[in-house]
Amino acid sequence: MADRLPTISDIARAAGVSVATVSRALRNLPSVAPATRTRVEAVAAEFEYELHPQASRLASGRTWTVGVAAPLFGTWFPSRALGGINSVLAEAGYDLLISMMTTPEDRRRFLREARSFGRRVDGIVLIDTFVSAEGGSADSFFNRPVVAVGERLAGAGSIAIDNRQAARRAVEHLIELGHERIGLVTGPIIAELPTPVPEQRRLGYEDAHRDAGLGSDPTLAVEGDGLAAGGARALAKLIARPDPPTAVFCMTDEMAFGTLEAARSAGMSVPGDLSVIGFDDHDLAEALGLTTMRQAVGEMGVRAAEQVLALIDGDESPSDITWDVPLVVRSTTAPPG
Amino acid sequence: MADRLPTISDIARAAGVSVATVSRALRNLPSVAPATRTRVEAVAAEFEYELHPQASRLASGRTWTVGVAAPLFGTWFPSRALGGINSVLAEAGYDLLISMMTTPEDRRRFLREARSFGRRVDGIVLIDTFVSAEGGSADSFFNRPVVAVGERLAGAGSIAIDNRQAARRAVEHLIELGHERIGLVTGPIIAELPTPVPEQRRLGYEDAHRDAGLGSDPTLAVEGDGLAAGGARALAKLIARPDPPTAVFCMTDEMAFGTLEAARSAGMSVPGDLSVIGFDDHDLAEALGLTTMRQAVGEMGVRAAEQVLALIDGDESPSDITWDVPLVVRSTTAPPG
DNA sequence: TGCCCGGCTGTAAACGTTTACGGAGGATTG
DNA sequence: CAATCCTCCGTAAACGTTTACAGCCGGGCA
Repeated sequence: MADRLPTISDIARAAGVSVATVSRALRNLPSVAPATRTRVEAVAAEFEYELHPQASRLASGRTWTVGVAAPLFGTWFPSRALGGINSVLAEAGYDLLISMMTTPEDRRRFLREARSFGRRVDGIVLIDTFVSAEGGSADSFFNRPVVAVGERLAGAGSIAIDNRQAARRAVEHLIELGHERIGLVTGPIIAELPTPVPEQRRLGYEDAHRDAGLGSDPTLAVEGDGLAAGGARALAKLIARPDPPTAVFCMTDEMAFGTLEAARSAGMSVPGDLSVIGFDDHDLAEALGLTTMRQAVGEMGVRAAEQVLALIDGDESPSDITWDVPLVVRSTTAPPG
Repeated sequence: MADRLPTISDIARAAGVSVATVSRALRNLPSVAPATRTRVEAVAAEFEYELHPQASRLASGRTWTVGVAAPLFGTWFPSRALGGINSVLAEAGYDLLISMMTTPEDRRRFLREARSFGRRVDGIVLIDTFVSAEGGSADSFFNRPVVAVGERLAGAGSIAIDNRQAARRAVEHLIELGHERIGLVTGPIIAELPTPVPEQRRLGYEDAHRDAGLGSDPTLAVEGDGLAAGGARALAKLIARPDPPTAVFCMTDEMAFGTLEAARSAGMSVPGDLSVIGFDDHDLAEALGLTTMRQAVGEMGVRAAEQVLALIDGDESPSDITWDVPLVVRSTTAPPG
């Protein structure tokens, strides 16, 4: 006997019906008699029959797969988003195909092969991919429904935050506490990938100053590299000034972690000598007591996955969603000493 | 005109050859005349022809896909491993299908549907999945080549570290510095999933004490939850003792981060009043100056992917690899004050 | 009784590749 | 020159589903 896996015709033969009926019965289509359905199901169970995915996909044209593209899956943001996406897809019985872009070269390759990627999935979620800069609509790239998280994209749904507004709120918090000299630690949200995000957050920083009638000193803005080490270096520069700031807004939590560490090893107390606020609500922010702006990344992922499934089923059209970014006050901010 | 995508027969017709020849030419098989090959390639390029993946997979029986299963992709370890795996697979032209287990229920579902998962991939990488406890060999579960990272698994290749030996080395470092009362912060390496890892690391802790002729006081071992918050709580308990330890070994870096924070907010200086050593070399460990044991997760992922590809091609048999875990001394450990 | 309709099922043609097999024709060998 | 071999290519049968279409059968209705 062959230890070949059972096919649909094996089931059909054993159940005494045609393959068409087996196919219909097992997919719970109407127009199959209850008695027939139970018999087919019994035989299928006995044979431990399972659909051959590739055959089914070829015949039906559906892949039951959603593709997710993101830069640097090793980092916090995309990993968390992926978690949210996964939970929705698993529930809906979809497979999850990922394409990861770690280098600019990876990113070019992905865009070059976008159409090919589209052919193996029913829908696509793009995380912080910033393809809008490439011009053209999402459809023309992938030929599939697309939902972008982190940017607006023509022809696609999107889930994003208002970076400018959220940054303004962060700085307002410091101003409300009484700070007047506020450092800004800038940096890419994704290492080595230029995005419009830092500029938006910088504008929010300036908005808050202007609204409060404070002048903003451009030399208080220092470049970090987006990571903790950069945050530490940036703080070193700021406190070397004759007139160091009493508070610092870091564009990412990771940089804030470095800033905190650097402040402490320089003998400063936080928030006594220096207030620090971050942006993201990274996994470690709570344990380290970091005041920050919360990006509910997991939930954004969930919503993105739900939308892409709706787009696939064709019962929704692409929508742009702006996610709220609440201020989370912890123990790294206080009035100036 | 149909805006149907071109199929192989369109190419065949336009190039004046049979579909078989097109198929052979485009896959660079031998036994096609150079002139024919270039003509076919030219026509394919002109038509922007691309293989229909599902059709190809059905006919060939190869999916050109590797499946990766891991708990909690949002966390550091599996994300980094995935990065390494992805780089190898992208290079080799394989798709990456992921299955994520966030809850014990997810894990049961995955194991129940293991065979079905196996059918849609050519090979599988398991990250910290600990299926060995289920009994049975990897083959019998998935019916596909498997490489496990983080555990040994019958019938599969594996990439793992010697947790006991590495933990012993960590504690030896503290003992060499002169510490005699060393706290142990325990906890699962994956939240809520019981694994043999913590026990191994505990044994290493005890080994180091025994080798040094030190008695180990079991009350110096305090339960954390595997995360930063647990590390903070554990430290609070340790320093509340009449005879607090002068150094602490945390089973994970995340717990160590919490421990560091708790020590500082309790007014202790690190490493002046307390030495702390972690385990993992988490992304943030360097910036925070944490002394730790380095798990080169990305490289382990790379090796796992390489091995699974070799197993798929059948030109290697499963091997068990033990990865080295070097001590990385930074600034949280020093001789007792 | 004759007709129609609806529920159920089977037949067979897709879906777009890969590949076993065989054959034509030119080159090589004895 | 005949026999053999090799290179290249086409034919056609898979691969295992889904689905359009047609048909059968029994019941309701005029």
